[in-house]
Amino acid sequence: MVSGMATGPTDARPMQVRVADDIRGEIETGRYAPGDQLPTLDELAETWMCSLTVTRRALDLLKQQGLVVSVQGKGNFVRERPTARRHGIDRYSRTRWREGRAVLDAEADRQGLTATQVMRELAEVPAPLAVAERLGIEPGTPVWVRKRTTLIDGRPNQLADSYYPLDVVERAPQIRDENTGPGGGFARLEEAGVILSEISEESTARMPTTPESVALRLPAGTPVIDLVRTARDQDGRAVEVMLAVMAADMVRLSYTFPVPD
Amino acid sequence: MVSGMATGPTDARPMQVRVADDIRGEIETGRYAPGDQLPTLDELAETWMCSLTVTRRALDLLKQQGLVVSVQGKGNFVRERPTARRHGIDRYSRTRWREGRAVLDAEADRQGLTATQVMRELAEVPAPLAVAERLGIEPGTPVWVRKRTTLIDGRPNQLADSYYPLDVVERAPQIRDENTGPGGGFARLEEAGVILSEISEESTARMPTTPESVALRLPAGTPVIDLVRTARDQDGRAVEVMLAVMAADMVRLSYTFPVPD
DNA sequence: TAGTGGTCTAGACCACTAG
DNA sequence: TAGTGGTCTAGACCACTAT
Repeated sequence: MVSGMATGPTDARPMQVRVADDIRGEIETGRYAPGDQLPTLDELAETWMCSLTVTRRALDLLKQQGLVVSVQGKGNFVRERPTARRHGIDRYSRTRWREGRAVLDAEADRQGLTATQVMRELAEVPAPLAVAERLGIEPGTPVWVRKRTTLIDGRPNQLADSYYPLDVVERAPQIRDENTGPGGGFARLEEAGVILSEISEESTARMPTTPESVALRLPAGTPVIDLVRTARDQDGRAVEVMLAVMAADMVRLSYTFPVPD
Repeated sequence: MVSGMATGPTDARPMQVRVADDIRGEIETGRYAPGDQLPTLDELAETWMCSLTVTRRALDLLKQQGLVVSVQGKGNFVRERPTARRHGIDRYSRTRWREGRAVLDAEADRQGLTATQVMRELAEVPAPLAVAERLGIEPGTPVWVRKRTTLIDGRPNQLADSYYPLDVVERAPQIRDENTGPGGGFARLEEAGVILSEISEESTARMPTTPESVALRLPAGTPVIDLVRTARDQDGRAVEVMLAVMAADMVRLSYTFPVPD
C-alpha cells in the first residue's frame, strides 16, 4: 500500500527515500505499532516494485533514524522506545546521600527501576585533556579514575568515568575501593571534610563510536549524550570531573533553576 | 595502508566494517585532518581489494558516525566540527533582557557569533500534548504559538516553538508581533507584570526526522537535541513552554547549580 | 529445511563539479 | 569532457531463526 505522501510522476526523491518515507508514514499513523514485524524485504520489494537492494537501503535509512530494528533470521520490527529515565538535579540532594543512597540509586528507585553498576577500571592514570582543563591541572598529571558502567533493569545505559585529584583521594581513601559504601563517593568526600557546593554539567549529543555502540548495546540510529560533570567544593575548587556517555534513548536530562539576575 | 587494528586471518568483521574502522583510525591519528579529502571510492576499493559497493558501505558507516561528509561530484571529506555554541543558564539573566538584549543575542554575542532568526509561524493553534501537560491545560485548548528558526552565522541551528496561554498573550500583546522589541518576549512579559521566577529545561537526543534534517541542513550522522523549556511565574504557573530542536553539533548545554539540600 | 536478513560482486546509468 | 559520488539492478552466497 502506498501512503498518503505526494507521489506525483515528477517525484524527485530517489526510490529508496520514497519507500522509507512511505514506511515511516505507516509507522507514524499507527498502521504498524511498536514491536510489530514489518513485511519481509522480499514483500516490500514486490509492493514497491523495486529491487531488493533498494528495499534494504530504505530499511537502512529507517534504522538510522531509530525507527526500525532488524534481527537477522527473524525480520524487521518497529522499534520500541524504552522509557526514558530522568536525570534531575535533585538527585544530587545532600540529604539523599546522607541517608545512604548514592546518586545513582536516588535517581533510579524513584522511578521503580533497578540500577546496578559494574566497575571497569579503578586506577591512577594521566589526566585526559577535558579533565585537566576542569581540574585546573596540566594534562597528563596523575589523577585517580573510577570507570564504571551503569545498568538499568539489566541494560547498560551509561559509561561513567570519574576523575579525582590525588590529594582528594588521599583524604577520602574509600574512593579507591570498588564499593564506596552507603551514599557513594559524594558521601565519603563530605565525611572527609570536602564540602561539595556547586555542580556544573555540560552536555552535547553525537553518534557513538564503535566501542560505545558495543558497550551500550545501542540499536542503530541511537545517539549518545556526552556529559561532563564538574563538582566543586566551598572554595570553588574542582574535586571531581565525570565524563559520561549515555544511551540517548534511555536518558532525559532535567534542570530547574530560578531566573538569575 | 592498513591501520594498526588487529587484522588476523580470522578477523570476523565484515569487510565494510574493517574498511570503515581502518579509515576511522587514519582520521583519529591525524593521517587525514578535518577538511581533508579522502581518496576516491575507486582508490579505496583498490587499496582494500574489495568492490566499489563495499567501499561505499564503509563510507556510509563513517557518515552515519558523523566523521565524514561527501559532496557529489567532488569527493569525501573528513568532517569539520563547527564550534559548539554554549547554552548557559545565565542567558536567562534578568539584567540582560532589561538591557534590551533577547535571550538569543545574549548567548550569541558573548561568543562573537551572529545570531538571527526567521519567523515560521505566528498563530493561535490547539495545544500539542507536551505543551498542554506542562501548561496544565487540556490538549487541544487554543494557545498562541511563535515558531521560529534561529541561525548562527547563517546556518540554521535551532527550530524553536514557543507556546503561550491566551490570557498571557492578552496581557503582553507584543508577543503576537513578529518583532517583540528590545529584550525579547521575556522583557514584554515582565513589563506586563508576569514576573518570571523559575525555568526548567528537559532534554534528550535522537536522530532527526526528514523535515528536521532539511530545515537544519544537518549532515548525515548528526543527531538533534530535543529540549522542552518551561518558564513559570512567581505563583508557579507555567506561562511559556518552548519546544526546541537543535542541531547537536552546534550546541552545548551548560548548567551550573548549587548542591541542593 | 525453509525463510529471513546480511554481505558482497559486477556493472549500468545518472547527477554534480571542475577545468 | 573527465572525474567524482549517487542510485539501482540481478544475483550469489552466508548467517541466523524457526519448525
